[in-house]
Amino acid sequence: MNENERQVRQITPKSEDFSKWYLELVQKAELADYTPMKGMMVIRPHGYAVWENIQRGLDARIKAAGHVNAYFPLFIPESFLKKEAEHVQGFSPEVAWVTIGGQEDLEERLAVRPTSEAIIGHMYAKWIKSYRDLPVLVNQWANIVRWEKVTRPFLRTTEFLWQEGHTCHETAEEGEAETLRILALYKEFCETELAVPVLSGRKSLREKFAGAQMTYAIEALMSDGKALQMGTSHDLGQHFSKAFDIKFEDRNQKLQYVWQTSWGMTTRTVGALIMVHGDDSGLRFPPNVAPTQAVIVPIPAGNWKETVLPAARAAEAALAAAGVRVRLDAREEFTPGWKFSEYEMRGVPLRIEIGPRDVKAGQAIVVRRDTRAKEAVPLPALPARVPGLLAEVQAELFSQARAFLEANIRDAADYAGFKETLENLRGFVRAPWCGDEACEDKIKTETMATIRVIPLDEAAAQPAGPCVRCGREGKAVAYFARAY
RNA sequence: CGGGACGUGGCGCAGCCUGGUAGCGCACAUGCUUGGGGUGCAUGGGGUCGGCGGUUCGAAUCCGCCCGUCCCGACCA
Repeated sequence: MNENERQVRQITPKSEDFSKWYLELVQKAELADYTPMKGMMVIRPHGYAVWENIQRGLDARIKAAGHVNAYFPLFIPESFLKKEAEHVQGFSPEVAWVTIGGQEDLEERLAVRPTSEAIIGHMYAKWIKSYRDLPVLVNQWANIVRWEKVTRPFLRTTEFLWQEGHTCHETAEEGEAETLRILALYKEFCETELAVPVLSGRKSLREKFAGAQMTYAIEALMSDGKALQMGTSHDLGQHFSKAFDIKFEDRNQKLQYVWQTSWGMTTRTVGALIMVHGDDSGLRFPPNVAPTQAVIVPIPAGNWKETVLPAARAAEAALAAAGVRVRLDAREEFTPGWKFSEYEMRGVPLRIEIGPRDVKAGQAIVVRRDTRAKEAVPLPALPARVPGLLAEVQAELFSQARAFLEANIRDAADYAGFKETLENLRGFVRAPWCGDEACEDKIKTETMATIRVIPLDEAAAQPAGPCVRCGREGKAVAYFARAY
């Protein structure tokens, strides 16, 4: 195969150039495309279908946990954004502003929301009067704009889609419990639906959300060894309620500020799916969020339109009735071999081949995308067998990703080993930390690694020795990694 | 935002150094053929060379500015 053929027919191998592989895959699998505006991408139908499936699974969980959806404005008056000092300081470098409406200059410029705490805080102050109004458990699905300097499809774009939850509670304890409940929800969602295992814990103060009292996060490991934040949950304490004057009369008839949380997951998770599960042949979508779960490829030979095609149509109908997202590709302009490669690249979990030989034998050949294992399944048994196979693929992808994560969590014996591991092996390095931000900064400068999470579990967070950087007393165990 | 590279039909590239108005492979269209791992053959359509300006009789080619993309950093979901 010459260079030209290679470039047309397949993507750059993952092991050869991970970054190039990722970017090519995003385009060739038609997940997203660039636009004339810097850093702004189109999420194409195939990519958006994944996001819709993510939304469906996440939205169901958020609602099951008692939340309701609402929608707040795209614009936020500058004065609102400025009310919480740390918040505005953290976000101002990346806010886009509207200064003109129609022909007229605005008296006050409007921020295109980089996050919605400010506008939502303002409205909550209006709505909340009594402890009887609490808790407020609201979520919104929205688009966000952050004027990033460096962008990459799905992982960092100027505009992105997310859900942001904003809750208010009577007590600090309730607020903290909500923050942790969402953190656990995110972890369960990622692992169950995305088949992406995550580490969860709290962030260091350096890494926390601008305006939060404490930030918690889940972190996944991409197959190039870099970490990616999959979701965050913030305990806002009373920072915003004091800034926006969100007060309620408590059970003792005293005025108090509410305790708040906010939390979000974004379209970045689509990027994680690509980077965690993809291989040299392309995407490998977990069945639970795959736009198409099974594709039927008829083998056109002889009088296939009278034999194979009806069998394929019947299989399609039976699988659809069984709740499988199935597609029959009976196009004649592409050969079976071409379709095999195409659907592998696009990440379809199962391929179902039906040819003249199969029709005679009353069966179909089912091929798994994850293992490429082939299995002959009697045609009438497809609706029963395919869901089971999809579940197996889902489980296998998670199992592979978890094995990779576990194999790439290492303990550092000393600082030399710490640097060595981050430089050559990547992954997470678990090490005792003194808790000093100066130490954290030095580590970042020297190794490009940041603290991704500090485990919440008491035992897991117990440092085994002195700080890996300064040798002073270890106050916590932290997971360090280079991150996206 | 710093350091580096790149921008030529949809994709991947050649041409640029040594100016003379574009070429290859794939994709696309039509026909036949083939079909269980990107079938084979034939015919055909499509670009004015990222944008703007300059030098020149003449610019894809030389010069300047701008825009965009990628890589390595700083910042961030």
